[in-house]
Amino acid sequence: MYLGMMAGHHMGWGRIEEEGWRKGPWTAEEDGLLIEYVKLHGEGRWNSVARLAGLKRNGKSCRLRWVNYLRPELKRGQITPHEESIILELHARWGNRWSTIARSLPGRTDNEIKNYWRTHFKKKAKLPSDASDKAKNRFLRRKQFHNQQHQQQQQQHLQVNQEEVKRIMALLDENNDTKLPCFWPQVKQGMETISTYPHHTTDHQEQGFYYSMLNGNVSVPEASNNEDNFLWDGLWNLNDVHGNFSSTCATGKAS
DNA sequence: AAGGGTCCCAACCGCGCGCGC
DNA sequence: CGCGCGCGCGGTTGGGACCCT
Repeated sequence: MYLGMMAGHHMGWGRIEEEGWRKGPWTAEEDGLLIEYVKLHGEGRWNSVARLAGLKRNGKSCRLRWVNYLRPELKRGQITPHEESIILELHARWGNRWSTIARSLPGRTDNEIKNYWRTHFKKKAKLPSDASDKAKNRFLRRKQFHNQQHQQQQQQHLQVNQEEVKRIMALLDENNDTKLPCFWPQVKQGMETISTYPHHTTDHQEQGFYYSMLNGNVSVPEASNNEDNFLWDGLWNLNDVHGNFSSTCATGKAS
């Protein structure tokens, strides 16, 4: 589906470099060859691709194409508000460590996150207020349609999760041996609140936090000391208590 | 309507790290 | 030790799409 879409998109300026490597946009045929190669040989050994798959691309180009575009687990479509809040929080914590941030967003690539942040936040911070408002409005308009869809998804998600959240809280309350972070009461209260009024949170960050909790992507505060890290590690590993709770947290690459 | 500005994103580049020889 | 190789990362570029004046 997307193969054809992209193939036609930039066609025409693919070129051969002095070493004989092709550069520029990938064709559907090249994508097909690369997919076939990974099916047969798995990821890695990218410099063998040219020889084994008959591609006139260097290893670097192949790896990039696979990682950023062809991997089947990649998510398509706009960054959701939930993902956006995670990006902001993790960027505040880690800076431009895009691959690290990407590990907390399954299906998103470092390149995607980097591009997103650059376009939406880097410049925005410097803009004068009216221009900033314009940009914001434009952005919001663009996202409106997507947000509606996302909200529908969340509604479904939350309905499913409400029961699960209650079960988890009961489980955690029962289990006195479990190390809970010091702010667990507030977290619990937040979860109870969203269980009852899932769509009435107005504060963006708070909403992001609760979405994170429900999806298992816990937002991470600025780490000021080791104790903080320890506490967050405790919360991060809630999936030890309940397997489904953190199903989207930390991809295989991260571990 | 036009053209200049901005957004968006795929792809490239340079650098550094780890590893094996 | 040092060299080459493979790989991953962050920064940058280029060009089409879209928006604004």
